Amino acid sequence: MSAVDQAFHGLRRMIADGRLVAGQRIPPESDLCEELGVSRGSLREGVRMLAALGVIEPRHGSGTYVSQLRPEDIVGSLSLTVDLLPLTGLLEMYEIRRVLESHAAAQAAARITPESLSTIFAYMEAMEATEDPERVSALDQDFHAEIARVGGNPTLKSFLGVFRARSRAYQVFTLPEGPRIKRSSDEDHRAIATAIANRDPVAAAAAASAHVAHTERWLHAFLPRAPEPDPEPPASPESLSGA
Amino acid sequence: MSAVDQAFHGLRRMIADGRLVAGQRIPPESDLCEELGVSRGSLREGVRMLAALGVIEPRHGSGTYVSQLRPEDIVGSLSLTVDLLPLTGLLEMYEIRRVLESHAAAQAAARITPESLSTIFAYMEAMEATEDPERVSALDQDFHAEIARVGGNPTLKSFLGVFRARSRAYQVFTLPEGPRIKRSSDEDHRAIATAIANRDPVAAAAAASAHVAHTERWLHAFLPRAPEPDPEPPASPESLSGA
DNA sequence: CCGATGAAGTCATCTGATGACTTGGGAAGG
DNA sequence: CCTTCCCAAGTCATCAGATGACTTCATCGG
Repeated sequence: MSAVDQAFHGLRRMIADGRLVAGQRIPPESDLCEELGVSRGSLREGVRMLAALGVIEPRHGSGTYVSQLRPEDIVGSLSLTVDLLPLTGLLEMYEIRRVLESHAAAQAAARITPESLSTIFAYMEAMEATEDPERVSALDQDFHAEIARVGGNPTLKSFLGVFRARSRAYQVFTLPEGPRIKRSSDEDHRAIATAIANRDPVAAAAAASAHVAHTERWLHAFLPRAPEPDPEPPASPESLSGA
Repeated sequence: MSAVDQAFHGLRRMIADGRLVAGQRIPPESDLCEELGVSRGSLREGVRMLAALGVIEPRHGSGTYVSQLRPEDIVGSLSLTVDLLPLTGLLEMYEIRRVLESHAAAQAAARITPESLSTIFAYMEAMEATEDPERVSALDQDFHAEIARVGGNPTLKSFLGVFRARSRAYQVFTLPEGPRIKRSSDEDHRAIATAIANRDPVAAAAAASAHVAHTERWLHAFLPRAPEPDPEPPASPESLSGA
């Protein structure tokens, strides 16, 4: 076992065993070096690894603290890596996104409040009223984030946010078919919002699933040379019957 | 921006921009230090951060290489952190697990081959025939992994594997109600396997969803003091109709 | 042709020193 | 007594230098 691994797993063990709890300041570097039997350099590399994973947070001048270990934060650390996936890899994750976005929409339909509903409609109508790609992107983010929030699972909201952040980078609205895509996207959003307003989880799930499938198809335009393959039909078995 | 951040984001940028591609060896430490304007120590900390996230892989004596950037590997890096979540946080993720396990089972039902089917039944029957917690855990892992494999999405398989690895740590079969839980689990597995054998995605999804919900309930026994709250009905809207 | 050897390249680790930042207590003033 | 300011201790951040360990590959001898 390398020195860095010793430091990494040693610290990880301390947290797993409950010796260090969420929010607590961990012992200073010099103490940990002695206990774990590694030099400061190796210890710091191990600390950085845990920090990259969102488990601990060094604060200059103050100390290093165990994070709150909230699942939404842990999932959020994926945003640093999802951006690096090749597009083909990203599209492989879209099957997962489709299922989860669908679920979140269904949950939102079941739990929607009047306040959230008007917020959602406001975002949607603002989106319909503009063509500025930048603004559309921002509103799209707000629209879906609010739906995910209403869905009630912060971890799921965070997870879906990671996907959208990556997808936004592609700026599909600047494609030649941009305007057509924009109209189609607007229709999808209205279908989702309407289903939620009707408190119809099944319709909401179906609309969200279709929306993601559309996005997936548009992103194929950015693939090097792949004229819309269709290995994964947008309407999968359980989506057909269940969403 | 700190020196470590400079190193981390500098390297990340090189990969995002395509200057470093999957599988490629990155320049030696000394070159990168000069280019990024940081010392070796800081550079190495940045490298370790990317390594923890599964983006690059240092090899002693040979060099540091960009990983294959497969989404299943990236998702797999979550296994290092999911183990550290408090049980309450883990249970929050179970809503996600339930939806995805359900989806994987449905996909498996649609795509099952005779060979995989007999493998799945073999695992199931072996599980039914033993009471050894260790062996049951291993077979449970194999059973679900094979279903996820047949589902056809490696990323989803990896993601579900992360959850199961954590859940196994709890050894529910050693509880006082262990034998009862074991029988219930056996029944769940048979329901899933039968639905897949019948090529019935809807039934498979429903059975898988129920199975995860059961696991969720059993894990509540390990909570400090929470007598089975039920904020999230096992049969959520779209699960009822859609799965 | 093949295996052993050695040198070069690269990462791994340790040590020591200095700088930057945060924190908390104490002194000064109100 | 309370508030404000300041400083000293504690802690992380960074750099520089040196040595060790491991891999790789070309070279040499059989």
